[in-house]
Amino acid sequence: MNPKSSLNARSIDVARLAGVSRSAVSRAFTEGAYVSGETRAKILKAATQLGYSPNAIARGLITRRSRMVGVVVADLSNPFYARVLEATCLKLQEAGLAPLMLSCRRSQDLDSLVPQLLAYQVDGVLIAASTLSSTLASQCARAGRPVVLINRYVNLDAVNAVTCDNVGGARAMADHLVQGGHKRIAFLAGLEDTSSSRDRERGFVGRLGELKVALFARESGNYTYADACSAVRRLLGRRLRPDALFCANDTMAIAAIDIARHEFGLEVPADLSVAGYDNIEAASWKGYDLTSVDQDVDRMTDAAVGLLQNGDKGGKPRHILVPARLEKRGSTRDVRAGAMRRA
Amino acid sequence: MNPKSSLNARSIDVARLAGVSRSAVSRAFTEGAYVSGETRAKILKAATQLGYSPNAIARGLITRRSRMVGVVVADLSNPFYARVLEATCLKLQEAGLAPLMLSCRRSQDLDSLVPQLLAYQVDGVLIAASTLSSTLASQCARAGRPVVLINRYVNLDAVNAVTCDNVGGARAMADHLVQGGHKRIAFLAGLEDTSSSRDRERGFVGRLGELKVALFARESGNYTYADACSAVRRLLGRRLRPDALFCANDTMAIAAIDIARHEFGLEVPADLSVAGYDNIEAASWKGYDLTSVDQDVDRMTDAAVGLLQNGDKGGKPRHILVPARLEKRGSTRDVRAGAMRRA
DNA sequence: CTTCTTTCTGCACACGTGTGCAAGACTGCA
DNA sequence: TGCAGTCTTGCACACGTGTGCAGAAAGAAG
Repeated sequence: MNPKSSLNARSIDVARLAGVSRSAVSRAFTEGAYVSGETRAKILKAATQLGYSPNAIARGLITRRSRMVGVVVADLSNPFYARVLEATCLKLQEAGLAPLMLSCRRSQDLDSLVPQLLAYQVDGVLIAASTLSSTLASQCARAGRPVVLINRYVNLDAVNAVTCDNVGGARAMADHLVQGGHKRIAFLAGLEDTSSSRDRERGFVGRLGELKVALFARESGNYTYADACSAVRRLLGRRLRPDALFCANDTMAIAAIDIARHEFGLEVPADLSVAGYDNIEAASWKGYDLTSVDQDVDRMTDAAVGLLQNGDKGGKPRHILVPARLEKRGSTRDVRAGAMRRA
Repeated sequence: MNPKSSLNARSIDVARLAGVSRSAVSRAFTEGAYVSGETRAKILKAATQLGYSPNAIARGLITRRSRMVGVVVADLSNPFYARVLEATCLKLQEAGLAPLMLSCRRSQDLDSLVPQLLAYQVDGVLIAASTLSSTLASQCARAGRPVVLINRYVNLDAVNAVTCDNVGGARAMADHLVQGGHKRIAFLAGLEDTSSSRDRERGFVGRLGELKVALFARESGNYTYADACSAVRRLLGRRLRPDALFCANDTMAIAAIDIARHEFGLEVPADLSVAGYDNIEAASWKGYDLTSVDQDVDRMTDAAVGLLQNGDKGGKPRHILVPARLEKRGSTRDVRAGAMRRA
């Protein structure tokens, strides 16, 4: 056996075996190029015989399109982001794009890590994590690489964004809780500097105002279980407790239920209704049966990949809003139960 | 402004601006190459001025090392794998390697997707999901790319593996449950064709045998919440119920607790002790307080990245076993409670 | 001054591929 | 046969970089 064949075969090897030129091999692997069916067959046969597949690195160098997409993600311990990442990668692969992943601990890291990503000549960047600085965005824009934010947005030119309709979802939740007959409604915010938490709070409090209900209390839990536990202890330690609590994500809502039950001996939802946001898998577990706002991850990631390819063709940056859906479960009293309790 | 400068700067641009040759620029960005401090300073200044960073694609083409690593992952809805992925990526990045991600739905997909990964000339492949076929392994080996499996192993040459000491962890759990005074101990298996589930079962049943305790019952839950629910219904629907249940992962253990409490009205651990494996975050939630076997994700991913770099230098394939640690919590009766109950 | 060593720099080639261009082969029509 | 059009193929260049090689410059030793 030729020693060369033990390593990766090159197009020249295939060409020699098939008795054609190297260009013919290249064209046989290119959609819509001029190759006769006969030579194409010869070439493909030789290629499989040698285990040849075109070197994507060299191809990327000459075409100036790497067919790789940078995917920036943080906090995979949040199941929602894990789901987003998985769906995103599957859709990129189906579109013939390879996800080059970048995991970052804090948003600060982003500015130092994204240049490293651009060095790999990615065709675009998908950010499913934190926000990004304006210098970074302009850097990507100058390099002609579209940027798409998922679940966050930022007021910058040349930055696309896909978010759930956080305002609408939170408004629906306000309706649901007020209809349930709750009088002392509290809100538990996520990370204060994220658009998602701010939009959810704005939609929730805004709709409460329209319904002539004042927000009873507010705390912040930084989207984490541990911080949410502390915040909920403060909320439930008051002399007059809230009777409903809307949390900016499900992880915090689950923390709230745990603290309410095990540290304050409360029944959910009889003594306290609890609701969350994201509709993660744990929300449907029988132990919590959590009312939540469902984010349509499929539509969001579809839109994100679409924007990426659109931006690749020079389209203008857009912000796509995906509708939210209220998933009512057993952790909140609904209309009838509320009426019964009042009776 | 030069139109060229609006796109990515090349080394030749930096060279011209600094008044040196292109080779000097290349050497200024290479560790340990002959460049005088003076010219290096000139070059770096010109580089920052143009926003230059070396094109990793072109560099990979000439050095024949892409500095990218394929990372194959499946089932990110399992928080354990999400944690593994996050830790792996962070460590690869620290080592100057870029993770090229490949998400696959079933193990069958792997054979068709990994060649696509090899086309990108990855320096190695990390598989944190399913197993891989022997043809695939030999394909990687022939291309000189080290392969490391995480949390699974397979008896093939040229395939490295890092696993938790599943046998040891399961044995410790057997000791714990027997010491707790349990008499009717059941096991809930994961996916039947995975080495992790088989090793955990082997270790658990083996140690029970040494302690002269027969396994009371066995079911399979495919590592998922839904399938575990069905399996646990069968287990608890018997006339004589188990008094302890060891599940091959935490997700199934959580399902078991939910079913026991909400469908059978049982108390955990008074009526039924439940334990899991993985020690995911939800295991520490107050609602479950689940006894589990902790897999040291840090050490496992450290070892995996180490093996990858070792294999890159031509070292022989190895199988590394990372010790497991029993994390006792409130979902299992311990020695004293067991003694009390017997009294 | 000569000779040797050390440090530095530029030339030129190589990596594996896509594609414009021109020339050849073939077909259909007059 | 002559001509125009369509299809097919090979040549040669380009993408942006790393690095062996040889030569230059500078200093040290004789």
